[in-house]
Amino acid sequence: MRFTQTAEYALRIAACLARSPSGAFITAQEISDSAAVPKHYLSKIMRRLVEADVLESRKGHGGGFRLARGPSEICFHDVLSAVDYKTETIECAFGWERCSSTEPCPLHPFWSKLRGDIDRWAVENTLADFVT
Amino acid sequence: MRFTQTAEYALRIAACLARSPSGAFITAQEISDSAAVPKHYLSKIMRRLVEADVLESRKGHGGGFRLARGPSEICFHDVLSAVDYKTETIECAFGWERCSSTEPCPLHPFWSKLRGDIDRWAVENTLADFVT
DNA sequence: ATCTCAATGGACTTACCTATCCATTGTATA
DNA sequence: TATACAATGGATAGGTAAGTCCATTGAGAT
Repeated sequence: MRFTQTAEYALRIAACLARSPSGAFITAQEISDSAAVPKHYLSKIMRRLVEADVLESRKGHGGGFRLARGPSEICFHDVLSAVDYKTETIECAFGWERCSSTEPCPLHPFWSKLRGDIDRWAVENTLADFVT
Repeated sequence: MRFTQTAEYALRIAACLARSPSGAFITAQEISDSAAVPKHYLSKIMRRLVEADVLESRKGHGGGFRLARGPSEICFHDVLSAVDYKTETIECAFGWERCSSTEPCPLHPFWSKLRGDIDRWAVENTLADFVT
């Protein structure tokens, strides 16, 4: 059970920007350095975060990236779903076509419990929690 | 956040065997059919589960696989750690060399909380829970 | 003994995630 | 307008997980 490398990077990036001066644009180079994300791969992740409206970017001199909203408005789930769509897809862990709470596979109750814990964690924590 | 495909297969396999008649040997073919795991890949997973003492095997006519212990003696963590050693390694999600509760990275408290939830889930649930 | 069944395990292929490179586009400053 | 700076995005390579194939080994049945 783990995050993809990309998802982990995305959380690092979000943490870095949440801890940067509010409103300031931070360059990809700076983020790469402080979050220990490979520079050229970082640009791929930034694109997805921008497209998901988690970050906004500005090109050219003085440009860079910053949070698209206030840190308390961005939860971990927003960040993770921007890069790892698989947090969204609900598929049966047992491989069943039809699997629901009324017609559950053997793994269903365990799986639901765990997903609930993880989803709750991702929704309840926001980037504002990094600042304190 | 997700299991590897292999880890998911391993849980399916464990569930199938836990629900089979106690002590009976089940062939790889039967497990492959009922757990929807590709047959030739399944053999790889079975090996690891046998080596980890989660299952035991018997070759030849009438052979197959069965649980190595009573289902209540095997928790999900036993199954998962047999195939996905990464549930064991504790590495900093922020990429720090030194990261601990006394010298925590920005992600540390969030990460610890989530890992705690997951570990508790994996340890508290056993294969006996499939039978009921 | 021989035959058949079934796990074992090595070699190999495929697919996808991760990472790199670089030419292009856009923006601020002088 | 020219220049330097920085994101954009396509093309490509590397690496690990996933999946396949098959010859070998071991065990029961006749």
